[in-house]
Parts: sequence; structure tokens; C-alpha cells
Amino acid sequence: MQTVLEDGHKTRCEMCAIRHRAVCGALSNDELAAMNAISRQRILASGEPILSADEEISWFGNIVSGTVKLTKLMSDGRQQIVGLQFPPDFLGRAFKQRSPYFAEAATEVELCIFPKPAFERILKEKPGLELRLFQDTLDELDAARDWMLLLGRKTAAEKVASFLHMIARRSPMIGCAHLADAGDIQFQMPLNRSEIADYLGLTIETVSRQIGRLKADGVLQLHATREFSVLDMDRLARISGI
Amino acid sequence: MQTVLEDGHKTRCEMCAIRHRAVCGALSNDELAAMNAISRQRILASGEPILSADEEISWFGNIVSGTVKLTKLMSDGRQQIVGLQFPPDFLGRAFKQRSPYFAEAATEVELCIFPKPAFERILKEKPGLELRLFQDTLDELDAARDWMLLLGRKTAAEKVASFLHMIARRSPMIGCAHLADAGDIQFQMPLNRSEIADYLGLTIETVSRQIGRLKADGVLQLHATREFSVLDMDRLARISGI
DNA sequence: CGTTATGTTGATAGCCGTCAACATACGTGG
DNA sequence: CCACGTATGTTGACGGCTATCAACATAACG
Repeated sequence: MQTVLEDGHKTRCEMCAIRHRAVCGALSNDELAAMNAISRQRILASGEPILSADEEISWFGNIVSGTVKLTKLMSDGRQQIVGLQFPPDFLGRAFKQRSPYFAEAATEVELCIFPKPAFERILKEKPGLELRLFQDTLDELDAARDWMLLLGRKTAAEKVASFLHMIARRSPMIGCAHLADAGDIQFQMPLNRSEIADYLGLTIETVSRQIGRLKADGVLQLHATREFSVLDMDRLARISGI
Repeated sequence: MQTVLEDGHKTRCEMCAIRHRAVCGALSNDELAAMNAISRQRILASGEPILSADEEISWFGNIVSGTVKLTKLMSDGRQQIVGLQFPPDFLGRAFKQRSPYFAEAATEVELCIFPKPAFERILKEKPGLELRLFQDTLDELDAARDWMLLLGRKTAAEKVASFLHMIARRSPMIGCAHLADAGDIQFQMPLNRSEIADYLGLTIETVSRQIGRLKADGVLQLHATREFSVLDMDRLARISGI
């Protein structure tokens, strides 16, 4: 399958913002052309479901922009976010018919999706792609285990500080960073208070109180409920409890 | 590299208890012979460290018997077990110089280890082996996320019940199952109370109290501190909180 | 401008952690 | 085999952290 290069125009893949950071980075130009032919863009509004748990999965995709949350639900409604994904993360569970969790757009999300059979064919032909997905999965596993330490052993104050530190640190990659004066880091929070609580194993009230305390202590500043400035990253790191 | 078959004798790999369930299952007979040539057995006593966090890793391995715990430590001593591994799990972090966590023998452990360079060479030559490791890693990631729900949202009673249910269910695979009369499941607990607490994000006192409650409720029976019988698996599952 | 969703703050309660005492199991050496 | 010391596990009393419940404030939206 070859892409038709419209004279003077570039293909979507060639213009792609995450071209080099995504799994597609493992592909040559020819292979990318094949990818371009089977991929299409999909825009999701904030809150829109992407995968239901146990739903048959018919496609994979890359996150081009926005934040995706992976959640697990208990029968009585208790909820836990078990993963956050940002550009250029890969979306989808290879080698399984059904996803073991829900995926949902936390903000507006732009995806680049591929039909499952076509992607699996390319995967079989391109060992470099599989290797890349494998490495990404190992990194996700490391991140999940870091989060297990947070959930099992950290206090509410440490949890909230750890979360804010992580978002602040990664805000340029996430695409939610704002210009800020001085050395402080300013960003738009991709989650609401309820989602932060579900990510940290807390309640919204506790999250709100801990953010308030960090604000009172001069570590944070809020320009709006979702507009954060970290005034003292070092102190935030120290409160996170290493 | 070819294995010399001593006449009449079988190689260690051919006699291996986990031959077909381990990653080696992805190998042909010839490839297994190559594996046999580079592997060697290692026995560890309970409590012996296997990998220190940030330690340079020079080998990979399979767990042949016993239980290995992966732990993370905070600077003030708080500890969290972020993974338990049983036969025929693979041990080691591919594509990284240093392990992001400690690994320690929870019981006596028998490993089959391979020098890292030799294993990585076989890995490059055998795409099936990499695929198998990839699939195992995805399963580990799913398990880690299940545990995140437990750590973030379950009560102490639900945590202990979930843990006991998991061990009881997997006891035949783990190799700690005992013969039991009637339909109840009997097994030897591979962790002490302190380790159970570190796996569940609780204290030893809370673990002890919850086990006591399950005993009083007739769900469990203890023949010794580490000899458990589950009398009612369905009720244990129900208490686990789905 | 009214209505709803989201976030904050306060009062109270309860689960689980902390501290302490005791019990039991285990290993060592006499 | 028993005495002893140590490690491990159990049980009780109490306190604190965080959940729960409730009221209010603010933002979002038509």
C-alpha cells in the first residue's frame, strides 16, 4: 500500500506533531506511508468514552493531543484511575480481545487511529515496531509500580504533592504548559478535582483541602480552579516524600 | 552453540519443571539447547536479596520454584511490595541498565539464570521470545492495575480477602498447595504478616485482625500461622468486593 | 439571570495506624 | 531435652487522619 503524495502537499503523518516521539518513530518513510494509508484522525470531546471495559476492541491509536484516563470500577461505584496517558502514548491492549479497563477522554483528545487487523499486519512485518511497543509497556509498568507505592504508603499531603509535581514536570510534554514569568511552572490541570481524587485514592474534599494547604504555604498559586502555578518545585518535591 | 547430550541423560532444560510454561516455551528444541548451554541454576534462601534498586543488572532469569517479591522503599523506611512473582515468571528488566525496584526471595527460591549479553543475543535472533516477554509484560501491567484499584479504593477487610483469594486460587501454580479434604483449598502462605501488610498497604496489626475476623466468620481455618485453609471460596470472593 | 456542575470549607465520625503488652514459634547452646 | 533469647504473630486501648455529611461559594452554561 503506497500513499499518494499530493504534489506540494505533505501527508498527515509527515505533518504529525508526535511523528518522532510516537511508536511511528520506529518506522521508515516507506512504512510510515503505509501507516498513513490506514490511519485516520478522531477528535473526542472531554468526558467521551473511548473504550468500555470488556468491550471488543477493533482499533489501536496514538494520542496526538489531550489526556486520556484509564479507570477501573467496583460494583458499588467506587472508582480508581489506573493510568493517565498523554501524547505521544499508544492506546490499546495488544493480544487481548477485550480491554481490562475503561478509557475515557479527560480533556478534548485528538487520536490517530488504525484498524486492528491492518495494524497487526504491520506489527508482524516490522519487528522494530513491536520492540518499541514492548519498551513503552515496560515503562508503563514501572510507572504503575511507582503509583502503587503512592497509593499504598503515602499520606494525602504526599499524594497531592506527588501528583502536582508529576503534572508540572511533564506539562510541556503533556501540552498543558503556559508561559510563566520568573522560574515558576504554570499549567492547565487536565483533570477536575473528582478525577484527581480517583487517581490518588482520596475524596474530592481531601484533595481540595490539600491543594488549599499548599496554596497557603506558598508552594502553589491558583489563577483559576484549573490554572496552577508552582512557585517552589523543590519544596513540592520534598513534600512528595521521595 | 550445541548442547552435548550425555548418552541416556537429559539436559537440565529437558527435565525442567517449568519448561513449557516459561518463556522458554517459545523456543524450539535447538534453541532450547542453546539456552541450556548458557543457563545455570541458582538457589536462594528466604530473605536473600536478588536485585538492589539501581543496581547494575548482569543477568536475567526464570523462577523455577518459590516466591519473589518486588519492593519499593521510601527514604523514611515505608515500604510497598509492588509485585509478587511465582514460577514460571521471568525475572529482570529488559532495556534498562538498572532495576527500578528491589527484588528479594520471599521463600526459598530456585532460579534458572542467563548472562544478560547471551540472553540479549538470543532475544535478537528469536522474535518469538521477545513476543512472549512482551505478552507477559502486558499481563503484569494488567495485574499491577488491578492492584492499584485494591490499594486506592478497597477497605482493609476487602484487601485481605482479595489477597487470600488470589493466593488460594493460584496455589497450585505457585507450588504452595497442600492436599485437603472436602472441597476446601489448603496452602502454605509464602509471605509473613509483615510482607502481607507491605503488599496491601496496611499494618501487620490490621492484617492480623482481619485474618482473625475471617477465621471467626468461618471463612478460613489456620493450622499454623502459615498454614491456611479456605473453607468458603465464594464468600471470600464476595468479601473481596469484586 | 436562573440553573446546574464544580469546588471549598466546616463539623463529625469511623477506620485504621500507633503504641504497648502479651503469646507463640523458632533456633541456639548448655 | 530443656532453658533462653529472638523473631514473629495476636490482642487491646487509644488517637489521628481522612471519609462522610452538609452548607455554601464559585464557575459554567444556556
